[in-house]
Amino acid sequence: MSSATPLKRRRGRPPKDQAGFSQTKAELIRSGMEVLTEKGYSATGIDEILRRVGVPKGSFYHYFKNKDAFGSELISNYAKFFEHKLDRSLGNRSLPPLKRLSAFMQDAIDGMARHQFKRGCLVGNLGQEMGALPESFRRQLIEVFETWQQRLEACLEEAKAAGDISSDTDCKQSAYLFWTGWEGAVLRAKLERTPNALQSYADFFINSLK
Amino acid sequence: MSSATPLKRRRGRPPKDQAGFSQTKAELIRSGMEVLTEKGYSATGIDEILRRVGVPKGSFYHYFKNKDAFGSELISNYAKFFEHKLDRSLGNRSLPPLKRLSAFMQDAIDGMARHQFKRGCLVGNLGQEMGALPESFRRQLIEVFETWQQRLEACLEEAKAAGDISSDTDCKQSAYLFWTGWEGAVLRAKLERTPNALQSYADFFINSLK
DNA sequence: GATTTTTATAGACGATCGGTCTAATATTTT
DNA sequence: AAAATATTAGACCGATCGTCTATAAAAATC
Repeated sequence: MSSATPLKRRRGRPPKDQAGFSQTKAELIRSGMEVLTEKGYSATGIDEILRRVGVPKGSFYHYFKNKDAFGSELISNYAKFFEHKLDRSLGNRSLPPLKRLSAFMQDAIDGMARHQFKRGCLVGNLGQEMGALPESFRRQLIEVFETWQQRLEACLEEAKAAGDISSDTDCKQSAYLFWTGWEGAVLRAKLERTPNALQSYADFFINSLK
Repeated sequence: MSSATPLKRRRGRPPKDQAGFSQTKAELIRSGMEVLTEKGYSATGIDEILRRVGVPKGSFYHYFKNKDAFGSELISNYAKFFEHKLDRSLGNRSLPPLKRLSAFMQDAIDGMARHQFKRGCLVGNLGQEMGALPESFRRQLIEVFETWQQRLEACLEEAKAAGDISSDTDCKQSAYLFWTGWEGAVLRAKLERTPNALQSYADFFINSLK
């Protein structure tokens, strides 16, 4: 909970110490991420995002052209964050490939648990909402999936090379399937507010590789 | 497309032929189903649902207490519709169990294709939106999943009895996993506007049973 | 068959909220 | 000190939700 900061904001041009970095913008992005992963895009008003961090509307429209542009930045931000996470986990050479995947999933489960399974995946949320979203989001979201898929594909190739999974596994296809099903599991975990779907899917997928 | 019906509606008490059945109410539900499977709950306004079928607001609030009650009825309606569909397909004794499942999936793929993959699954859509929905929807949605799961579980048990799948398969667990992953595939098909995710998942799941 | 009751349509209305835009303010730059 | 720039402040407009009253037409009642 990072609610209502009653902090009085200084108006006017800020001191020139922090080059290019804006505290306020960062707060808006974090706040937006929290709300959107929980409620999605359409159901979330800008006011709510602002209220949480005590930022007035003017600031929002200073940093972002409009809600759509904000959403787009959130996706980029989320993608970058996740990419690093995947590089660290799935690319962690100190663990055998499949263990890395299991560790990633367990990590995600713990993460969702920390928020009582109320927050889902931004990409999944927006994907489902596509019908009501600006068309430009589509390519962006598809590309995020592709990036994730590549990371996993590489990891699975390592597993194959190590003989941990069948040599005739189509790693690309498996990686594609993984993320497809994973999003389903996240959705259901959110609905049921339990780790069950995630846990089951984790076991299932790992098993399907053998 | 069942857009703007300029049809002039008869006011007043309707003729007493149709016991309990209301044409208007049915139209509202169908219209709502179309829009909600495409855009979700929060992104959809009542006005849009009404405009599509040329029904004035007064009628809406005559048939439904409010938007939430309407949404709840939509879920029930969808659940009932789907239940019958599952009974027909998964319970079709003239086909071997696994073929029934494949047929069901192919049918769903065709269905989504007919709408250019713009419409998803109502349950999946609302599930993802839970964070912004009335809490009462949660139980309703969970129960729908359970119903679907039971239907599939029974079908898988038949497959097991027939020796089509391994005798140590946990059919309940498999059925749970199926729907979890399936929702993920529907989501992704909607995002990518192609049958690819559905097709891949169909093959994958069937294969995982053997 | 005239009156009352019931069922349904019609749409105006107010409150609220989301998104945009202009004004005000405080720093930097010149 | 003046001009330019970066940021905050919040007024404003339009849309949306849900209510409420008026109207209409059929059924029920007597």
